[in-house]
Amino acid sequence: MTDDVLARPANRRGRPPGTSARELEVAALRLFSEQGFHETTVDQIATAAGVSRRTFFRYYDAKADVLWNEFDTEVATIRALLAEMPADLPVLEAVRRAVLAANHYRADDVPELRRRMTLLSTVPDLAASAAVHYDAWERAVSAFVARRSGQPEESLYPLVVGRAVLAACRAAYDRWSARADADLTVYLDAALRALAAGLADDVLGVEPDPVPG
Amino acid sequence: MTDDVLARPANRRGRPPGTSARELEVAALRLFSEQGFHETTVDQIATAAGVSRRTFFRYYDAKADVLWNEFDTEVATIRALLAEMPADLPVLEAVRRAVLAANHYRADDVPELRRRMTLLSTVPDLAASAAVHYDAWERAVSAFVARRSGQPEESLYPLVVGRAVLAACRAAYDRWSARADADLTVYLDAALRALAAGLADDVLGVEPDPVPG
DNA sequence: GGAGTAATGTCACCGCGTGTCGATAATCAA
DNA sequence: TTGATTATCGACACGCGGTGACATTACTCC
Repeated sequence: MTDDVLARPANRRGRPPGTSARELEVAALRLFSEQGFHETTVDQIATAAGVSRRTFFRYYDAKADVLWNEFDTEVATIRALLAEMPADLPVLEAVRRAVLAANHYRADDVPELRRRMTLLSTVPDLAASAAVHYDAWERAVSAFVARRSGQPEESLYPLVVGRAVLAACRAAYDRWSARADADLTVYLDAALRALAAGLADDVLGVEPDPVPG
Repeated sequence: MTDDVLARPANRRGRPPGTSARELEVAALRLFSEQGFHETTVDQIATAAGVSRRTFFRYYDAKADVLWNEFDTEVATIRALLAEMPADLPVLEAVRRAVLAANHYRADDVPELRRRMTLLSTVPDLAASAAVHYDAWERAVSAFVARRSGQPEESLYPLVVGRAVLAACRAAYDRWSARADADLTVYLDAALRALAAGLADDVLGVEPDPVPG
C-alpha cells in the first residue's frame, strides 16, 4: 500500500489513487475471514477501503480475484528462477529447486498466507476462480520443459509435467494449510520428490516429519 | 432423454417432467457452440428446451454445470472400476487401467464429446466451473490410494497421487481435443505412463503415434 | 370426480459485473 | 493565478445469474 505510493514517480499527472490493490486485499481478507466470502458484498469491501464499489472493479476484475495477487507474483518468480537454472540439471530437479526457492516466506507473513490459502482451497467460489491463475503456473513450467526437450509448448509431455507439478504443489499447499505442524517447504519437497519417483507404491510411505517451521 | 421417460416407473404420482437434464444439455451445447457461452443466456437454453428459466435451475445449480453430466458419471465409473481391481496390482497401474476402461466411447459420441471438452477447456467461465467436478475425480483416486497404502485420505501422498493423475489426464484431454489425429486413450495411456516413469527427462520424448481412432 | 403429489411457471429480489458520464484532484504550461 | 491536461473516482443505469415464495398445472390413486 504505502509502497505503491512511494513507487509512484512523484510527479505524476492526474488525480492520485484513493486506495491500492493491497489495501483492498487486506480489507477483503479480513471480511472474508470474519463473515465468509459469499456473505461479504463488494460494497462492504470497497467501503472498508474507503472507496466506491465501482472503484473496486477498477482494481480487480472480479470479487474472487482480490486474493490472488501474491500467487501471481510467485508465478513470475518461479518463471524467472527456472530461466536461470543450469542447463545440466534434470528438469524435475530444476523445477523442485525453483518452487522451493519461491516459497520461503517471512515468519510475519505466514499467518496471513495461511488464512488466504485456506480460503482459496475451502470456499467453492474461490476455488473455482483459481483456474486462470493455475494456468499461468502450469504454463511457466510447461514452457521450461518445452525449451529443455525441444518440443512445442502445447505438446503432450510439457503439458503433463506442468500440470502434474502444479498438482503436487497444490496437494502440499492444502496439506500445509490444513495442519500447522511443519514448514510449507517440507511438504512441497516431499510432494515433488514423490512425483519424480513415479509415485511408486514403495515411496508412498508416511507423512513427512512434522518439523515445526 | 427418451430413456429417462422409459426408465420411469410408469405409474408415478404427480406431474411428469416437461424436459430432462439431457435435453437441456444438448440445447445448451448447441447454443454455446453457435453463439458462445457468455453470449447465451439461461433464458435461451430453457426456451430452446421448452421450459422456463426457473426450471433450468431446478435441473442444474448453475449455467456452467449443464455440460458436466457425463464427466460426473465417468468419475463414478472410475470409482467402481478401482474398487474391483486386483489387490496385487501396483497403484498407478490399477489407476491407468481404470481410466482407460472408463474412456472408451462409441464413435457416434465422439463429435459431441469433442465439442463439449473443447468448450470446457477453452471458455474461462466453464474452466472455472471444473473445480468441484475435478475434486470428485481426485477424491476417487485419493480414496483408492489411501485404502491401498493404509493412510488417511487427507494425508499428503494420496492427495498428490489423486491430483497428479487428474493433471495427466487433463493434459491428455486437452491435447486430444486440440488435435483430431489419435484416439483419446492413446494420449491418456502416454500421459499416465509418463507419470509412472517419474516424468524423467529420457521418457519425455516425442508425441505418441498419431494412430487415427 | 376429488384428494394427493410432483414438476412447472410467475414474480420478486439481491448481488455481480459493465458501460457511461460527470466530478474531482493532481501536474504542467503560461 | 489561471487554464489546460490527465488520471482517478463517484453516481447511475442496466443485463444477467441465482434464489426464495407461492400459485398452477398435470398426472395417479381412490
